[in-house]
Amino acid sequence: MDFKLEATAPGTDARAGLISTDHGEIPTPIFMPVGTVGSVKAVHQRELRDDIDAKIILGNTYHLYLRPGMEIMQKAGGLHKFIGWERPILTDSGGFQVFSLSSNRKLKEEGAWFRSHIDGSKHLFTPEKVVDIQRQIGSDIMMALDECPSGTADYDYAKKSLGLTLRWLQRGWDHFNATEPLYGHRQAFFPIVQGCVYPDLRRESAKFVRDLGAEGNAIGGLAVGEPAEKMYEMIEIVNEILPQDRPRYLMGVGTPANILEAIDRGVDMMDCVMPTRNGRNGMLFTRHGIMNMRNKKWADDFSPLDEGGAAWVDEVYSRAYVRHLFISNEILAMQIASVHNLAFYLWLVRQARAHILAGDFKAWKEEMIINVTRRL
RNA sequence: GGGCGAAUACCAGAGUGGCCAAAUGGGGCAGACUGUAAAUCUGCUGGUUUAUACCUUCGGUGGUUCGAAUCCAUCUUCGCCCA
Repeated sequence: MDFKLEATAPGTDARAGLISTDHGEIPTPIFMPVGTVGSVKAVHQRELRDDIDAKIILGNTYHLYLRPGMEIMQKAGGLHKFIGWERPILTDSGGFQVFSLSSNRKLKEEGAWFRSHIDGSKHLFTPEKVVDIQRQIGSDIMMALDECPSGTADYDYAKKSLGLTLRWLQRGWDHFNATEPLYGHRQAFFPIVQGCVYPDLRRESAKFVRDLGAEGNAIGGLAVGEPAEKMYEMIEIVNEILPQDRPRYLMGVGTPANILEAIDRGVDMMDCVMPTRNGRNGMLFTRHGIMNMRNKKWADDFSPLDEGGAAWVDEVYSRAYVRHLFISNEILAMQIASVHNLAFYLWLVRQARAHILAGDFKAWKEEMIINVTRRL
């Protein structure tokens, strides 16, 4: 993987760059749709490629390891071939599941013990094993195993947790360097900055991550219950330390406004389930604001879903029809909403990139944030 | 013409003397969702309201009772059966 920094917007830390992988190039800043189990829910690969123009998507180590399992994954020749996706893939390590499945796991120095949410069976995820699994998956970018504490964790817990994460990062990094890709294409390994909302822990963590010297670096443990302002503050602190010449990936973020603020602070890559999950639940993000498609106000609004929007579904389907589909619990509602939201998110980062290159990102961002946070 | 059964909130449907403004499901209205155990979850859904409060309500009317959606009489409507 290579990264070329192309421009920084005046008055901000916003950057435009280009990541190159063996599965293609990724202009940054970029938003990455989440496809946890090898599927961006409700979206065909063709829509993802041609309509949404996703440059890279996510998969998840924990989920793919449990099902279909690594035997099938290797027989398939890796995740790209298995799911029919030729562009880059990034896999999360299962670190987030340490957080989201906290009632089903136990943390030890050696790693994280999970009880499968599918059948209750026990599994141990170590920093090394998670690298091995991601070798078997064949993702272009693999993530280190970390502990992602809640945004409300107290200082003592955060400090202790960070200690464990740093030891895990070192082990994961060492194991990554001691192993080889299985399918003939290059793989990168991103360590993850933690430290909750505590500046000194974030700095310590960022320095440790910087000194590993990986091809890219991630910021984790944000948007997990802390106020958005705290998140922005932590991003600023961390990005002062993380190297300029490597991409920075803010994990799991976020709303359109979060994304613009993160880009403004020097973040290059982001992912979030929000466009797909909230889309399936009836929420549409647009350039003009947020629409809850179940609301009655759309019942007789026969205007296009989002006139002039980034997706073909925006012109073809009316608001009244999409509301009807949601109220009727039709699968098509979720498909339309997912395509729309993802197309909007990708449009948003393309616009951000264009304005960074044009030099007027700051003004554009301020105006766009007002627009995208409005409730329609 | 005779017999039997049924009528409950927007719909369906429990309840068969007090703990009933009335279960449950659907529908309706709104909210939540941030490295996906999520096509999920939460709240509200007779009125006035701060309310564990009061008022109105279970086909109509009239009774019995301290007290009725629940018991009795009668009427209306619907369904089924027999002629």
